[in-house]
Amino acid sequence: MSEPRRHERIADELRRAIADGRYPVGAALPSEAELAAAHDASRGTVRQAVAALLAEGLIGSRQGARRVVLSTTPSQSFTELRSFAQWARAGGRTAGGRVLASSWDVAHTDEAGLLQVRHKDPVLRVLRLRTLDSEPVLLERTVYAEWIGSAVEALPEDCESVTQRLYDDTGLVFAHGEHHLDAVAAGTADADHLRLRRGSPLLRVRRTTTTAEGRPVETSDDRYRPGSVVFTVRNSTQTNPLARTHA
Amino acid sequence: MSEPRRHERIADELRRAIADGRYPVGAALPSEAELAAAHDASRGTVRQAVAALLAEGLIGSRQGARRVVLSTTPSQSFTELRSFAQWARAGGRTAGGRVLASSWDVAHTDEAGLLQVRHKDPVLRVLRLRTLDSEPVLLERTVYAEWIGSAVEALPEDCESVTQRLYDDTGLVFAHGEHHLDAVAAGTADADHLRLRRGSPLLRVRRTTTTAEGRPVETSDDRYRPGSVVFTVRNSTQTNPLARTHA
DNA sequence: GCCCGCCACCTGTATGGACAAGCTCGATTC
DNA sequence: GAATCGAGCTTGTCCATACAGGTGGCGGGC
Repeated sequence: MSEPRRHERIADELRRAIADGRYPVGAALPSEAELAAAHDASRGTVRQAVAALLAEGLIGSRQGARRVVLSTTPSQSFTELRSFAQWARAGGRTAGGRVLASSWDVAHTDEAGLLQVRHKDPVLRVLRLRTLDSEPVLLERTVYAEWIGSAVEALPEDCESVTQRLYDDTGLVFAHGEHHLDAVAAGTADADHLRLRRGSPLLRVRRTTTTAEGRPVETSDDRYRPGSVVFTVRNSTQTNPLARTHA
Repeated sequence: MSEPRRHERIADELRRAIADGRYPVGAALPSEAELAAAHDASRGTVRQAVAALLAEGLIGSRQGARRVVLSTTPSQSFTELRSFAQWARAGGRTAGGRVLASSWDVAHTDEAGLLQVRHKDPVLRVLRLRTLDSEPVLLERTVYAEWIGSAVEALPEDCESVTQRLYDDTGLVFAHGEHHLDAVAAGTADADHLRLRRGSPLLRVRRTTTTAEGRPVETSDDRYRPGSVVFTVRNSTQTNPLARTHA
């Protein structure tokens, strides 16, 4: 089961070596020439491989100096991030979920902009509670665009992985996402479903997900019960995916 | 004042075109061949340019299809993210800051790990309040490693940009960062300095910053007053800088 | 009118070569 | 002993080329 793509093979090999501790934090990686010789590849292919680790924030790179290991904790794939169920499974936990409410409505002004539809176009609103090992940790208020809404509505109420089911049923893949993170106080509904007091701090993640072609699929307001989940971002002068914006 | 590096010139040109609305969300970018001809560059150089926009999450790319614009809002440089003062200035606001407390202490177990020093090695603890247009928005509890601590201690109490001063004084550059985001309730001190009630929700960002060589400089617990600041991350199946982890 | 297959176009992967720019470290010098 | 210089190594940039693999649209066949 060898990888077909050479640069991915090299990248995987390096990722494994870093995770295994063969290159601890602060250690220097082999030079491009050495890696090229070891894998019988050209320098360009090796550069493509290390560029992937660079984007993940695992290593740092400066002209003239060997690449340095910055972190040994692996990062997640987008799929794992997008799918609550897949993420839970990867961590050895069991995810649950239940639809609390679901109804068609018209798009609000801001939602219309996020979903790239006209104001007052029909949208499907779904309120979903997610559990981790039977404990409620996340309340999702998701708004789906009309063209995918009917497929979402057809899903069973206790569907574990919406992502997976939508892919199986319609071939839809979530390819891109934009996430806005801040903190809010729990409202009455939040407190009720997440089993905490009104006014308790919640981590709010407002996100919009689109297909590979850039077509918006859903926009969601996710509220995480504190203490159960932490979001992590690695960045550097070379690649910076994180931005701080005025509210 | 033309850019020396070709691929950066091309990337900047595309970024501007996207920001200006010449390529709205959903629009297709010119093909690599067209861009190469327009800029009199090779295809490899063009690919290097679009790879940058891909990492920023501005565009999406699939084999066989033209690249598509996903977002038109520009992302920030790492420097702007790291420096509260520079970020505020870029947004047309004025940043203030005041050191509330500063003292040498011994490293706690977890801090020793983050700063890559021995347990009970000396560290400098600084409590700093940051303001935006004279309003308190952020309380920083920063721990500096011994080797940089003395330089930090020498800074004036109301130093606007610590990042800038440290660079001017010692040539130190913050090159990499790891950020963990979650929500917590305001403690007594938090509530006092940020002028809100105890128990109010705060966005907590625990971060560790290192030099270009990977040497940890500081680790910090930053608490943002809600409503003033939002963190944004863009990601995709191609590049995913964001990770969700168990607390 | 609808479906399907073909084909031009476009991006992904990989190679090989050349030069520029920056870092490290040892040797030389003061 | 400390500062300086330089050679060699390493990464950054750029080019030209070749082929594989996926997309999308056009046109022919049913």
